[in-house]
Amino acid sequence: MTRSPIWKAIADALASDIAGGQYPTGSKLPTEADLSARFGVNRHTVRHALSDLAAQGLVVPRRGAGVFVTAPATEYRIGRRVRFNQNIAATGQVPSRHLSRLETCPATLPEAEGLQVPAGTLVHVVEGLSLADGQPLALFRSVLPATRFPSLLDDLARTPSITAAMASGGVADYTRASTRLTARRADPVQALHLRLAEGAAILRTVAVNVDSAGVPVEYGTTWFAGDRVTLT
Amino acid sequence: MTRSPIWKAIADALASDIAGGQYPTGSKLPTEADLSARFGVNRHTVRHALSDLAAQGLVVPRRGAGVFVTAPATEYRIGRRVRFNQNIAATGQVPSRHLSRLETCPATLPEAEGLQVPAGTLVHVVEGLSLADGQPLALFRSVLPATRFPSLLDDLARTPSITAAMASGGVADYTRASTRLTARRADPVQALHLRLAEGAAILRTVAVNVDSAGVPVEYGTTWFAGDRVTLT
DNA sequence: GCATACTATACAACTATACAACTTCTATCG
DNA sequence: CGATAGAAGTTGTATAGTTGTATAGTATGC
Repeated sequence: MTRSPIWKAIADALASDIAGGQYPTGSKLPTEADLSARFGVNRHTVRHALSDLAAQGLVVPRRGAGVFVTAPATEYRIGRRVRFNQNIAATGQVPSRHLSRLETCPATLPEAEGLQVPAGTLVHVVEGLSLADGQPLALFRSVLPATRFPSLLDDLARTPSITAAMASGGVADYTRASTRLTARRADPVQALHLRLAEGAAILRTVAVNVDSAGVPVEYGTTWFAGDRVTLT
Repeated sequence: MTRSPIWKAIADALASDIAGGQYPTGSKLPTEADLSARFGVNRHTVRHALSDLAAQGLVVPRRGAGVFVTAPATEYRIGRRVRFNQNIAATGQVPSRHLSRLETCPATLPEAEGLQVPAGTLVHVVEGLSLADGQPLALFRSVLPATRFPSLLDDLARTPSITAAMASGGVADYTRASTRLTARRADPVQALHLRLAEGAAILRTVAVNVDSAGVPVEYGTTWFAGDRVTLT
């Protein structure tokens, strides 16, 4: 009679280790091979325990890298405000950003249409990850005309705030001219960045921001992790 | 097994970037290190994706230099009256030429046969590279009888057009008398010049051009980058 | 017999790190 | 001014480690 299967006992032991601070948030657990040696069981039994912890949201495995302790999942409310940092800070969370792509290249057709420039015009492409309390919240992709913001990439290399970089480019204020909102399924790369399961639901917003004269200055797309945010 | 491996998703993303014109033909992709940061994966995973693109013929890597986008297939007509510049210009691309060898030396046996002159007759040997929109398209080697075109090398030193040089030598018009077409694999030197992967497919044409009286005036060999042209 | 829990083995996919080979740029020297 | 040497940057290759998945086998209890 297996009232308490071995894998469940192992999962409980690891969970209490995590709760006790033995494995802090963000740290890597011992490898499956190490754990199977420590508990004297087969690797698959350890994997069963780990997948249970992953289902609880306590850990996140990354193939080839290891199993990592996650921050406790909380929901973030995103409101009407246009500025991401203000939005998060207003809820008492610590916002941060990580830029993964800074390039200047010809605009694609939809980008050119959104910015109302000829196709193939040089634009800055900025991609990155927005986090709240270190937890990935959203992927973003921002496209801006290169001629209007000559030093944008340099500015962004110093501080990853698009608003600040646009301000130093002479656009002190901008407003959202249009927004489209659709639900999608995460592709493998997005899932990797947002630490979601492949195919998980994500919310995509496509927005065009204009300066005070009504001229488009930014074509932005944002993908939110669907189960971590509530848009209001 | 994951339905869509990460490397495949990355390859697709880059391929669509190339197709969308974000990375134009001949341009250099971001470095593998940059791409691995952008996609949040290890460099080897990016390399896997890039090697997939290279197998498709979309990009060509050059050690120490970068990964370059290759030209889309350009159509090349082969007929009795073939002029390289006209052919390329007809497709809307800008033709250019680069000569790498201008010499006068005794004819080899096949050359002498092709030109119907005694073996060892002095001939001009012209070798070089043909480009379309700056992208290497073909290597060529042209052999012409020296006695018939005394000033050919001087003319070519000024303008790299064989047709023009032959015209100033008194041959206003010429037509193709025979063509042989074979498929080869690029050797390292050819691959370097044509910016192909070593061993890539190469189309070799061997042609004999004759003047209006039917006398052979040029024995030409051309090696086309197999995946950049479609011969019709 | 049959389902459950665990074991055993193998391979695929991705990560991490290091170094070799090659290109490109730059500064220095003559 | 030109040539050379060196540094920095980029792709190529090798090795080892880690998680993901598939298949098959062995007890055990019902």
